[in-house]
Amino acid sequence: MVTIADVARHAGVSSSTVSYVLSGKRSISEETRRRVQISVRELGYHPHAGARALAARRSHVVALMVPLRTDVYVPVMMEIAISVTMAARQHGYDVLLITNDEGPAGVKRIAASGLADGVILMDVELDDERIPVLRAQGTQATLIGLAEDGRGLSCVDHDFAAAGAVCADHLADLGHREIAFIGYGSGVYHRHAGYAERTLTGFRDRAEQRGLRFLHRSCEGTYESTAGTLSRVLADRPGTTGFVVQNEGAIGPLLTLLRMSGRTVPEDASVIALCQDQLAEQFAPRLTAVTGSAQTLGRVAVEQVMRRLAAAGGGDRPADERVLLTPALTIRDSTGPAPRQP
Amino acid sequence: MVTIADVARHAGVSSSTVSYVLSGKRSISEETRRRVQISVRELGYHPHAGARALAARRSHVVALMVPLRTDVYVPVMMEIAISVTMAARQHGYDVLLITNDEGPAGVKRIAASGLADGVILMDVELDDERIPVLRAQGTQATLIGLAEDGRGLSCVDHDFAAAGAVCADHLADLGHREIAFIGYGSGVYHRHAGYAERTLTGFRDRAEQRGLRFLHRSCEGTYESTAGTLSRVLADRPGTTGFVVQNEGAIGPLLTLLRMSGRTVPEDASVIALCQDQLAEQFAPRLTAVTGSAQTLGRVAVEQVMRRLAAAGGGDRPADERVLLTPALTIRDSTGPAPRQP
DNA sequence: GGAATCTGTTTAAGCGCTTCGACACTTCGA
DNA sequence: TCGAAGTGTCGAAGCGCTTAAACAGATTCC
Repeated sequence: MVTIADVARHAGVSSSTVSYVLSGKRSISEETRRRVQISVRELGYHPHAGARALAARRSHVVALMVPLRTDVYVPVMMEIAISVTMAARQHGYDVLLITNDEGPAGVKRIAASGLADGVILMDVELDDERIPVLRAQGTQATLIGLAEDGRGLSCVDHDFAAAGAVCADHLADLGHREIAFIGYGSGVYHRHAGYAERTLTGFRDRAEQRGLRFLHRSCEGTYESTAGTLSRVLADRPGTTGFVVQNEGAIGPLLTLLRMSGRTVPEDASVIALCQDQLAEQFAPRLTAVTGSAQTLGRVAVEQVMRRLAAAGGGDRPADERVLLTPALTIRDSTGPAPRQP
Repeated sequence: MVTIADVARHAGVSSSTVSYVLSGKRSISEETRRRVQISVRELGYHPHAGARALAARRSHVVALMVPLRTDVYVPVMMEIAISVTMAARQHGYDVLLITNDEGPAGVKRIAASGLADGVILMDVELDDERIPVLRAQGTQATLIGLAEDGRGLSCVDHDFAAAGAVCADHLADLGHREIAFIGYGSGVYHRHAGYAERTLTGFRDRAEQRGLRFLHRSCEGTYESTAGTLSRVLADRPGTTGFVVQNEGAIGPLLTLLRMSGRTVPEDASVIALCQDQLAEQFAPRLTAVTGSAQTLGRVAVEQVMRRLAAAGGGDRPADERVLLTPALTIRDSTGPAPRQP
């Protein structure tokens, strides 16, 4: 193993000088800096992470706590995890993966052991048990999602309410008057998952404002479930011409079922999805969709933690940021003007 | 912060005694052990990870290098990542997430800095640049996938060849004689992704053995691409009655297109998918599928690294394991006897 | 009965790094 | 010309832990 002492010897300086060259915390002459940098490169030196964490009381690691659930669209979680990792690297940080099943004890373990300097929490519940632990430990944290009491934390999320509202607006603008909102399975609503409730609320408020009649139906995302949901919708409200789909699993079945029921998209029925663009592009017709960027979400979360860490390191009280990312509407081929009344 | 010295003082012993109680590396009287354990609990002590790594030359972290690509089915990656994390925890290890874009330099960084004791590599290419780095650093590693030269490493993967063969067998058993294999996009084959090639080879060999006529077509997984692929297949081989689908994105479109072409599944055409059970259950009809367990894959990878680490720690040369997990065929409603010749 | 052995505990030496304070030297202002 | 201020480097302490070696006391054996 190559140590800082090896580099110092090779460059003919003391090890503290090497440390200062690497950290930039003291001015170093151009010539010394260069010599040290050459030695670092030639010897392939990487500082020992543990030693650094011990001496500097900073591990340069952030923990990312991911949910085990699979009722949320999993690729999005992965995309967030990857963008968090890449963004963290840009700040010289690495990412430790923790699963949600460790719960508050896991958060405590990571914070108390100094394994991570900061924590990013996904799948946050409104009244999450991990938050008090974080506060007690004085660990810098960012939530992806919103919590009831966000004091001492930053958070970032998609503006799901705005996403719901955009769906209502788009369909209203096209002249649709009766809309069905195909949501997630009922379990998701029962545990008060923020994203599901906020989307629905945003949609509902705007729909009422725009004078739309609408129906919300939960749906598990299988073919059978979607078939059941659709037939109930059409029985209850035969005049329905607009569909908002939040459950990704229901999209394919819904398109198939509409076709089978003799409805052409978008001539007879318009479908707008709340999903990633990549997915929206896969269907025929390509779907009009409202999308938030998972990448941005991850990046912003990292930046928030980094700002908190910088403030705390500089002796300041970190600011509690609260960011909602505005989703984008991409109009494709699955929405069109409402059909004339038959 | 609570240190080992605090615990020692609280329990009225020396700090080395605390250390030995925690590690179990020396015999300790029952009474002392209990006192120490109580103190640990009361003070909420967690050893400082950096200090431990520094002194013991073990970080108790494994790095997991994940691909950025999204042409592979992403939920599977996430499932592997989660099962790796949970399995590692059972061994007292944490998981550091590294993205593939860091390449060989990333592996070197992690190994040289002592951030991780072992590495698990996903999305391994046959002749992967990271492998020599791993060997040079003497880092214990496991591949998820197979490499050309696996000396000094363990590896684990699904037995894709067997999966391909099972598909051929199942369709042959049902009396199908003309089969189409709908693969991944051509990019996947061009970069010689092991899973794609091995599945195809396994299928091809068994198909020839069983006297099947077959066609392999690559497919991007969008509706358009699937439509193009299917129409070419039906033009070239109108007698095709069996379909093997590897690209998850193509499944939905394929089912829709078959229905639109007047073919009923499974009466007129049988479809067998290479995908997760969860996905297979979502379609109508529910799909016969050949599935490997992503969870097992992650767990085995962790166990392999742990065995290597234990051997290396005990001064032995770790054994290079090479495990292929046998996939399972689940027969559902999308395959049936070949139709009588028209 | 005293040496040899075993058991349970402590002492102390690091592990590789950061960082404070000291130091040597240069530059500047009065 | 001298003291003050600034610049670049070094020495050494110490971060919290592990572990080899030493040690004290109880047991065993010849």
